[in-house]
Amino acid sequence: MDHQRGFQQGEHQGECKAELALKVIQGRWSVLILRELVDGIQRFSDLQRALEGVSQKVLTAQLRDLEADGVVHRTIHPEVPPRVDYALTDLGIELLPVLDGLHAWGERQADFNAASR
Amino acid sequence: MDHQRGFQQGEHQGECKAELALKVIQGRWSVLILRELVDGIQRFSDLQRALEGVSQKVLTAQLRDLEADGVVHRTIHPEVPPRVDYALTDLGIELLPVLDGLHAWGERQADFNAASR
DNA sequence: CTGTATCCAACTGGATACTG
DNA sequence: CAGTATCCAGTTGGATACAG
Repeated sequence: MDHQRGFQQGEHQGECKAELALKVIQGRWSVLILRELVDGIQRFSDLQRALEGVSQKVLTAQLRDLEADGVVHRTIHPEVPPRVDYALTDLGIELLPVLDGLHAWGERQADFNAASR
Repeated sequence: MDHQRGFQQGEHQGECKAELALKVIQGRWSVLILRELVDGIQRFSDLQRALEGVSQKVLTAQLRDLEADGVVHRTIHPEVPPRVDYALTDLGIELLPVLDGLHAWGERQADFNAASR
């Protein structure tokens, strides 16, 4: 085995940056939001339409969390009616390959699930 | 932007394998358990000692989940007193690079957190 | 249009005690 | 040693109504 770097580092004292990353994308809609934003800037209402089933309160909360984590940028246009749009930050863009990795592994895991029936 | 493959695929209809992968490693202790198992087979009591703060009930539950997800293998030795040990499956080993990716991104995210104070 | 404010049900994890 | 069984508190997300 040669995975001697990365999340296994240190004395296994509980502190692990992989967990930090997980906290960021743990939300029920976080990954889905990020996926929508890959296509570019989206307005609040665009996201709400794309993410069928999300309520205003929850969508707002998840976007605020992602913003606080530096993954998403929020722009308020001072107009009437108000317009707000969301975009990935550089940090958010750097997250995309990681999500690709999760996705790829998820496909293999799905195969396992299918096989174990 | 050239991230046109992976978790962004499809018509964004909500079904996403990255979320499936996340479900597997979402547990409070899942990543920590996996990290312990990188070093090789571990007994239940080894894990409980390494993961300071986990209760028997919760550790059992998380291990059962990881086993059901095909990430961990459980071996019962029919002895008295009982001995049970846990190891990564092939699928579990394939998860390690993904966790490395999360870890690496987590470090950059930590930098952001540090900078935004 | 883009939120906030309440209330609430479900789920997760923790404390503790007991068992084969 | 390696669990199970209860009970319980905190958090998350959803339904709904209201507001700038």
